[in-house]
Amino acid sequence: MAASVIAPQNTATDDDLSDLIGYNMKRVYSLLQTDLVPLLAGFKLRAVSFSALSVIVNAPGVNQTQLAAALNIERSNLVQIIDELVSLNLIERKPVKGDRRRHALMPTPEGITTFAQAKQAITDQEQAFFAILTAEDHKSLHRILAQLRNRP
Amino acid sequence: MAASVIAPQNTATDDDLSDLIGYNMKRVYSLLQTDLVPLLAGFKLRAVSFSALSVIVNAPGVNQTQLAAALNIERSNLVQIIDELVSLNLIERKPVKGDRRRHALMPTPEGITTFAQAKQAITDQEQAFFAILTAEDHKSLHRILAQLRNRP
DNA sequence: TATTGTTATACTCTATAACTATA
DNA sequence: TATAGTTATAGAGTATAACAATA
Repeated sequence: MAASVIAPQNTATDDDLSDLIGYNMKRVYSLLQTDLVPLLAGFKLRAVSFSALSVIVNAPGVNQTQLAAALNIERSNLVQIIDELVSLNLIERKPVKGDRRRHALMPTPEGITTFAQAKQAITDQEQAFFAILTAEDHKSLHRILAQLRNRP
Repeated sequence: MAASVIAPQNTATDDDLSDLIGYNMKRVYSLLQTDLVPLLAGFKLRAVSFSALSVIVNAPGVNQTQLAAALNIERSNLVQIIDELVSLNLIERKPVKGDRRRHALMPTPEGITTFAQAKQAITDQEQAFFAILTAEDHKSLHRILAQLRNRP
């Protein structure tokens, strides 16, 4: 059959993909990222460095292997993230008693306050983002995602 | 103050980050991707090429600018995706009547059946993934994500 | 031998600018 | 002048392998 000439299509949507939860989640996550990236940039942080700072503030003395496991990222990729946080004076690498291979990652006072401020800012931004939901749907979304993320 | 030696921390979690819906969503989406990528690889597809195929099957004759807008991706990045689908014989670039700049993207018969099979496989996989939820929570998650993704 | 942190590297995804051909 | 498709390229993000120091 020879190549035919086609009349132009004037509508195109991704409606069929909306049947898939994963696709909807991708699009929503992308919207969230669009807000989050400039917010964290105001603290000179990226999403991944904010996450690392969170773990370090909540578990002072954690080492890089533990941190990589908690965040589900590669140890090798963590090196640069830790370097960033150190150069921002938000954390320090300290020697560990009894094992000279490890670094104990300790938040600085500035790291503790910066983390608190950034987390509050993200929380406020999420409140605004999810304000189109009913209070019940907002809570349900949080609960359901937490349940899925902690699946056995 | 001199650098002190720190006792090792034996626990480290991301519990504090679980307060944030965005972080939970990232982790859940990552789990979904882990399942999706090998599934689509069985069809020689990536997530983005599957998405493009979906729009083309549902709007035959769509051009690349329309498709990029529907998927929220750059036209420039779409070129390779279209090339992939063409080389898999799932779609064709056809001339458009009245505008020689545009390509009408048409699914082949193989493209139509491959899309149907891939979509069914993803749907089945999502059913399994979300089976730990109650039927009501499963529906709520879908509805809430669709609502957020279509926000004004 | 195994573990910790590190380096180097490659691969994917995405964003931007500039080009061509057509309108 | 503007639009559609394309090319080239650069920047993230991420994954893998291999290494030195230490256990």
